[in-house]
Amino acid sequence: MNVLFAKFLNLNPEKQDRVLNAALKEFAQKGYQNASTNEIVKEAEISKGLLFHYFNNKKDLYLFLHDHFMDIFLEEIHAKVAWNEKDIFDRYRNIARLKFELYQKYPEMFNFIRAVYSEDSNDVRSELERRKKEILSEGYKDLFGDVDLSKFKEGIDVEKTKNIIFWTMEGFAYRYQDKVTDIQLEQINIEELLAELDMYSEVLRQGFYK
Amino acid sequence: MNVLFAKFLNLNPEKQDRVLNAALKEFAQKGYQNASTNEIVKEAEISKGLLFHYFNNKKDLYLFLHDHFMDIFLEEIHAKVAWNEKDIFDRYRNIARLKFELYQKYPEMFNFIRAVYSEDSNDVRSELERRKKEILSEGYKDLFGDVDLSKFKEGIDVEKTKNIIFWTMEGFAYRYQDKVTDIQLEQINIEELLAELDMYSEVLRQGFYK
DNA sequence: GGCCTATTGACCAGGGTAGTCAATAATTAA
DNA sequence: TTAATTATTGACTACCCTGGTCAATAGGCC
Repeated sequence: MNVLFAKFLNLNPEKQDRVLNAALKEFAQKGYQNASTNEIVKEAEISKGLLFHYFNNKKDLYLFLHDHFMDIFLEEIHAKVAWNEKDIFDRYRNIARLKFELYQKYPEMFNFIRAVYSEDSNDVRSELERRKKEILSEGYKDLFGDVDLSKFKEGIDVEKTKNIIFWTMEGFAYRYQDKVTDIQLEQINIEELLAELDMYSEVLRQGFYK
Repeated sequence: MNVLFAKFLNLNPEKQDRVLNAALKEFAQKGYQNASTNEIVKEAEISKGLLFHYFNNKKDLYLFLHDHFMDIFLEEIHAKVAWNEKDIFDRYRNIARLKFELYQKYPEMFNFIRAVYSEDSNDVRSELERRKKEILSEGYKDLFGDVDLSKFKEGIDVEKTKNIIFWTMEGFAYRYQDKVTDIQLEQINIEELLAELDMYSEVLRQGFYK
């Protein structure tokens, strides 16, 4: 158990998530410098003192969030992506399901991660630099490195086709982000979304597969 | 001539652009509330008083930026998009060139426009609401409404295919944003980018056209 | 009861805020 | 040339919000 943040990690999960989501949202929207701890405690419905009791200071809170959610993301990827499946669309389907599930629990998580990657505050940049390297090289690197290329049409530009598929998946996920949290019928909703994603995969398959 | 902002609009263009780019950047990055007029004047290298001499107050400056760049964007679209050209890829090519050119002159313009659409400050939201409606319904509406659908393969899901093309164009533009301003050989650079975009169009044509 | 931890929120010094205004510089008019 | 007008400066203000502290309280456990 991470002894540094043990006090926080021992909280009941509901309260933990309230704090995490509040902090995620504030940092994602405003970046490190402009994020306000006052806003975080208001949104999380805890007192000012308690936040600093858990996390010591703003910087430690920010870096904890970074590490915590990188861990969660990588763990999910390793656990739920079927690595024996070499079809690029099935691979993406796994990732999409995983992202939608995480998005339901932590709606600002991916916005936070994106914000981290363009964070330019001197207070945290060097510290982030150190941590990012390990993570990138470790887990996310070749999500698609071992994909079955023999399924593509002969003569096609495979790299560009992979980019087109990537942008389609990103575009789809981005456009339907809100739908995931809006409706409460969570599980059903995800399946519907994946069914629509499958239709996009089908269009792409017909265009680019043999 | 817009009499309200005549003092600003009569400035020499170089100084005007310095101010515009500084304001665009600050508002795009931080949103209306957290944007700092102090930062804007520092970046624009003008005095504090002068900014308020031109624009009266922060709110007026923000709304001026909105109107000004919406105007620029719509004018460019009407002037430089070849409306007689019904091929969707040629249509996108026109738009891409136009966006790259604008991006060179006002690097934060599209980030600003995107930020406007998710602005939630009460100080400006209602005012924005009024203005956005006109603009959307007027100009950008059917950029692709009259595109030649007969070129697509029989039996293909045209709506989804159009989305795939859209996401590819967006994804490409986003990935190569930085390249446009980095290098100084502007004109050549744009042509190179468009040539690469053409290669993506070619992949998509081969996949989705008859 | 006593002990320990969880939790509160008033409080602080410091810094940033939008906006002002008297003073100066530059330009134009006569 | 001078006078009038306009462009430009930046020190200044009153106010608000900041990250962080700490003495006080509440609650749970022995």
